[in-house]
Amino acid sequence: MPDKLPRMAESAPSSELLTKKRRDILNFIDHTQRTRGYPPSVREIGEACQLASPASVQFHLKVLQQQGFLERDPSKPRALRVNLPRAQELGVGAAVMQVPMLGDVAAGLGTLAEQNFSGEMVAVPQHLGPVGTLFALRVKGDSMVGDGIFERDVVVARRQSTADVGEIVVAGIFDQQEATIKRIDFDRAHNRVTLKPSNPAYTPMNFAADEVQIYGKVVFLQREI
Amino acid sequence: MPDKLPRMAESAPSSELLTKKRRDILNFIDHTQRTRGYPPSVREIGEACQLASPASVQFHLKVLQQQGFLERDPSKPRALRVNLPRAQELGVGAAVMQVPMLGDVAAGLGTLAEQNFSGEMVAVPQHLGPVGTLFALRVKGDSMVGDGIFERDVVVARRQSTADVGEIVVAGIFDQQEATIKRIDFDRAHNRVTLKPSNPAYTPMNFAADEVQIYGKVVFLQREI
DNA sequence: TAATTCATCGTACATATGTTCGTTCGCTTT
DNA sequence: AAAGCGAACGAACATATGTACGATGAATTA
Repeated sequence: MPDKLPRMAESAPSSELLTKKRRDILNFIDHTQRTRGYPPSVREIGEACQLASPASVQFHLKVLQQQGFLERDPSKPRALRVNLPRAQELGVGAAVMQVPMLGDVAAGLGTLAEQNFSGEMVAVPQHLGPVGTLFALRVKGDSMVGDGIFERDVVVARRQSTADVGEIVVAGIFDQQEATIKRIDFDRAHNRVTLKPSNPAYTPMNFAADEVQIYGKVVFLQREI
Repeated sequence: MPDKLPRMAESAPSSELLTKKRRDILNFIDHTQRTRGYPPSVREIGEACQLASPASVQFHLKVLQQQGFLERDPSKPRALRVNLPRAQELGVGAAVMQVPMLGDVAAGLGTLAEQNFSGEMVAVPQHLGPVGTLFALRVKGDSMVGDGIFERDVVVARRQSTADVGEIVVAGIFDQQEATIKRIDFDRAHNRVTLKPSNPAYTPMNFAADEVQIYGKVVFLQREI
């Protein structure tokens, strides 16, 4: 004989759009979905939110659905989806791929080969190039602030060993154990290469062509603010 | 009489840990989970991955589970969870979520509400915040170059109506039909707000506090170069 | 006081779903 | 050729789940 608990119809009038109980339910669905990977069943919601009958949960779910907080497919169990936003249902767009984070640039990263791969991956739009030709680096220093490339930014480069004048490249300098990001300029007549910072506080560096190894061209940047 | 298709046991030996079929299944589960909000049923997997019998799917799920790519609760329908860390080692799945691109900032975007949603989505790291609280904007103008925010950059903001001094925010100005990205400063004594460009060519703008509406705080930026 | 609404209960029912079983068909190994 | 194995099939079954129905009590309104 299940003891009928008093209904305690929210002594706090809760004149809001969302009653406490319904807020609880929404939160529980969202939390479950997030932590466990799949949404709760009606009965699980009941248990978590102190509702002994599936019908009670059903009642609230229906309201939440009409209010647009929830979407569901009646024919499928656990087919719940919280609609806190209202935008992202059309999961279309922006195909993404993962590129390896090879480490810091302008810190000793040797040959910039896969050896430096830490396991960290960075998600970037697929149209940047074929997977496998791209890699990510974390920026150290402020030599490129003029191009909006700041310390700690993540840049993504496409692997290539040549570049055009004026492009931003990841380059290694002969027998230095590090690579840098700079704008590149050529003096083909004299077979020399200039790597130009975009921060006026730094001076361009000039090298013999065979002293500079181009690793790739910077094609993408992202920053957490 | 259902035509038994030839089993075509992967003419490519697929000496890998993950056969093509099982990779498909993992990807489908992950994708469904991501776009639809809840995992597929065994039969839905079968339909999507060309397996006519639920038993066939069951067979693969069991293997995936033993390999550690998948976790499930046998007693519950749709209780599937992809083990992302494990799966991502093999390039399946992504720690990425999609946020809606609401349009240009510093071009007429009215209330910055979902009305402006074009359907375009931007992929960003999941740890930026709960899905639904984030939105993306494309930058117009050069008023924030000092902070490395350039024309055509995509910024991602977290929806919030308050901010701390010095933070970069998306703000709307009273009765102007547009929003801007600026650093914010308060003069609480006089109840005024200053929106500061980071380009020295522009001058800060000062408003009464109730003339400025904060839409969100900029938390992420990406740029194609 | 009567009527209405909100929130809850328990029960019953249809079904979507997961699982098990036995079988078959290629391929590889013995 | 026989045996073993991976991968698929269909059918049958147990049940977890969603839903509908009717009833009840508290609070609010008429």
